[in-house]
Amino acid sequence: MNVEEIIKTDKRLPLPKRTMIHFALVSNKIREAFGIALKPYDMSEQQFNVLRILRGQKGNPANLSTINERMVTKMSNTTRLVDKLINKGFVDRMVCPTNRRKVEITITAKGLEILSELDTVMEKTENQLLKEFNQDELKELNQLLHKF
Amino acid sequence: MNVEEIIKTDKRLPLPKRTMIHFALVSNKIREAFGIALKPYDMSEQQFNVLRILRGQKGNPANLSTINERMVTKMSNTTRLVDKLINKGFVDRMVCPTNRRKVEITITAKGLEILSELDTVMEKTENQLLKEFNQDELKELNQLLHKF
DNA sequence: GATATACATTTGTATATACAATTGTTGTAA
DNA sequence: TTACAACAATTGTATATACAAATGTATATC
Repeated sequence: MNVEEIIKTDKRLPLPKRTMIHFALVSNKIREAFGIALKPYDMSEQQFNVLRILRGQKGNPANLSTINERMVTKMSNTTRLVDKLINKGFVDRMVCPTNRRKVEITITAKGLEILSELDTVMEKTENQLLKEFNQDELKELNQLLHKF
Repeated sequence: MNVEEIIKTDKRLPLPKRTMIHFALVSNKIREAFGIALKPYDMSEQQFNVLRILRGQKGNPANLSTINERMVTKMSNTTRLVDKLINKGFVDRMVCPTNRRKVEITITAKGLEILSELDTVMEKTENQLLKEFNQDELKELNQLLHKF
């Protein structure tokens, strides 16, 4: 991925600006790759993220606030995101009987099933994106990301 | 920025997955910071990007394809993006006299003016985001990003 | 026990973006 | 010259997301 080539500029970019642009380009590339991987399943990255969170609950139901606080990319509207997963039968929602302010959201068997398929697909995409990196470079990258 | 803390997980994430999540989190942070910086000017990152591209033309008009191919984040609809800039008086659009399929888009004096303000704001944001990095680390980061 | 406050979720609305279809224009080959 | 393919821009439409307001419920305070 060469910055100057992609944005068709011949200028020398100052290093901080170059870093920001570089970052945005890589970020777009990653999002695009995951988007394409998920598309055949009619699933967005956000929806996938919610399913993973619910599986991580290991049977315990989650409420919307919990889901939201664990999401990688926080959405302002988790209700509608969950709605879509319910429509597809991947998730169940129950109003909590003791506290009706809360809802209990759980992943269904069908949800777990699709998720295990998606895991494979996503991991493949991940490996493809990271194929030029060795273990040490990944560590180094994580250390640098930590500085943000 | 600590990954596990932010997404409230206590699991040990495998390094490639951790890298992807880390990346997404940083990317969100950056977008948010630029978004906030631009908000008082009622300007999106995309609109800002278009203005910068037009200034880079140094007086020469650009058409939509050119703008699109130089944008950091490609949009499927540059027409409407430019429309908004026209409404604000930052940009002019003229149908090209020699080839009526094309339009010529130029930045106005008012556009250049706001852009120079924005430059300051954006650079400040950039520096804030990168304040923990020294020159060598930035180079290192760029080298790693190059591997994507 | 009535009232106020905080909280969790839902709903409404505006804007952004992706994708597909359409319009208008040019260049080219029969 | 006409018919057609290629192209640039625009328009239409569906979906995604951000932000604000509304709804319903529980808890605290008097």
